[in-house]
Amino acid sequence: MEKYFEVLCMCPLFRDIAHWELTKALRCLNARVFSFEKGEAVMNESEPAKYVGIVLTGSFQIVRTDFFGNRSMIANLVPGELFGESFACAGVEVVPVSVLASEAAEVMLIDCLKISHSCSNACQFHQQMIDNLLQIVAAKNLVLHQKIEVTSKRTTREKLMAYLMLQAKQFGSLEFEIPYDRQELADYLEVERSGLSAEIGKLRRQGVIEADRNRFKIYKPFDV
Amino acid sequence: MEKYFEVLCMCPLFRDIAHWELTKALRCLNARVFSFEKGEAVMNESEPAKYVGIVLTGSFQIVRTDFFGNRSMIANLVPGELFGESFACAGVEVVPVSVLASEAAEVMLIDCLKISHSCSNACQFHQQMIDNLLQIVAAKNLVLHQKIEVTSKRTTREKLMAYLMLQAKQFGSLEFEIPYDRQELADYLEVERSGLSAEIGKLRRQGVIEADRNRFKIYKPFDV
DNA sequence: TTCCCTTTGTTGAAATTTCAACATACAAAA
DNA sequence: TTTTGTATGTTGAAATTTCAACAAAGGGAA
Repeated sequence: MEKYFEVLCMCPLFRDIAHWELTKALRCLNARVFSFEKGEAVMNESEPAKYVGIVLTGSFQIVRTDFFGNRSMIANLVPGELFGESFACAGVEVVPVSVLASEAAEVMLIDCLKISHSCSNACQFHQQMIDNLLQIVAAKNLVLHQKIEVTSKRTTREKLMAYLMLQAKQFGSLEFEIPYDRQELADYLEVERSGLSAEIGKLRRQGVIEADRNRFKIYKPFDV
Repeated sequence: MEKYFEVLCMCPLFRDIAHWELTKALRCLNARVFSFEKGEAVMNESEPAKYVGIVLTGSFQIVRTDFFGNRSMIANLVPGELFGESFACAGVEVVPVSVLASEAAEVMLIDCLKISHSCSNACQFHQQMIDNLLQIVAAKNLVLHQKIEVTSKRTTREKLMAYLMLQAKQFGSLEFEIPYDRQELADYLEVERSGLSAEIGKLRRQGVIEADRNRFKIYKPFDV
């Protein structure tokens, strides 16, 4: 378990929890580590919402697939990030999304009830973790607001530019990589892949952006 | 302040806080009540995110307006519901939305920092409120997921039916009222009002739904 | 290198949405 | 009752997206 300490120390769930207490905490929480191959699911739609997952290595994608098989990309998760916590904390019976490994990856799963319920050992860290969880869940809210901001645009071009500008802002640079391939980006923007490719081509020819696979560069930020 | 006790007791923020403690809590939190006319804003985009609002009477709408004036409807709030808490808890500087009174309405505003920071009087309820906040913010997450589920559909017809089915499910009846007029519903679904009206007309003629102003009735739940 | 498979780009037709403009219905005020 | 203003419905043309099908490019494995 020790080899994951570096990630766990950076994980916002354990913020302000002393290093020496972390080992005890993980045992108390009955934290367990699982490995996944690319494409495998940690959670599937309609499974009970009991666990909080912490990405240790690799990356995962939160995806929602509707009745007709249409896929919607919600978010990409990198080491240190959590998933499942909102559903567990809201007390819903089943999760409405799937969490898929986008490459070989590892997660730590914790029973969410163990976080909020103080254990018989009277561990001190529970309260701190609840405070942390509140911040994390609130931050997740912002991520969803952001997706809504992007997808509320009416054209593929506007959606794409809105997304790229946000990425540029977050990276602090007009040149950056995104965690999605074309199909995944289309699923995030809620548009057709072919239409997205066409639009990227047009923006490229117009000299607004440069795009090579998942690497983008914005030339004219305001030519939306 | 006493006249609002009934709403406040139902408000999830004060869940499991004794009735006798509520008065003390409100004073400790420096809670203040404000009134608004229809259309007035409690919060405006780009204002600091410090306050948690509790709807006391009337109703409010959470709205986001982009650079070009396109309006996006996020949610409708009725008495007992909160707003602003996610932004305050996530520690963002400014709120990314506006909160507008959709009729004459009253809110109670609380400085969010006062909730998490125990006061010098060593009030007992702070911890309970943080637990409550966590559940509330997590539930907000579900509301956003729901909006994403609806708006991720590709056609106006599918979006509308997805929304109506969700409403029917929440009401526990195929006949119900929605809190939006046509323009507001279009802003929620992220479609054009005229196209929405046209689609409602078509569904009506096809005998799938009945619609009179904001009153809907679904006849054939699965003819999407 | 060649082969194979996946990803990305392209294209044209069909379907859908947006946009602008106007008609109608409804409700409040005069 | 009439007037007035707002909400809703309708319509056709222009713009955009979807869909299906295929082409081109890239990356690994043999």
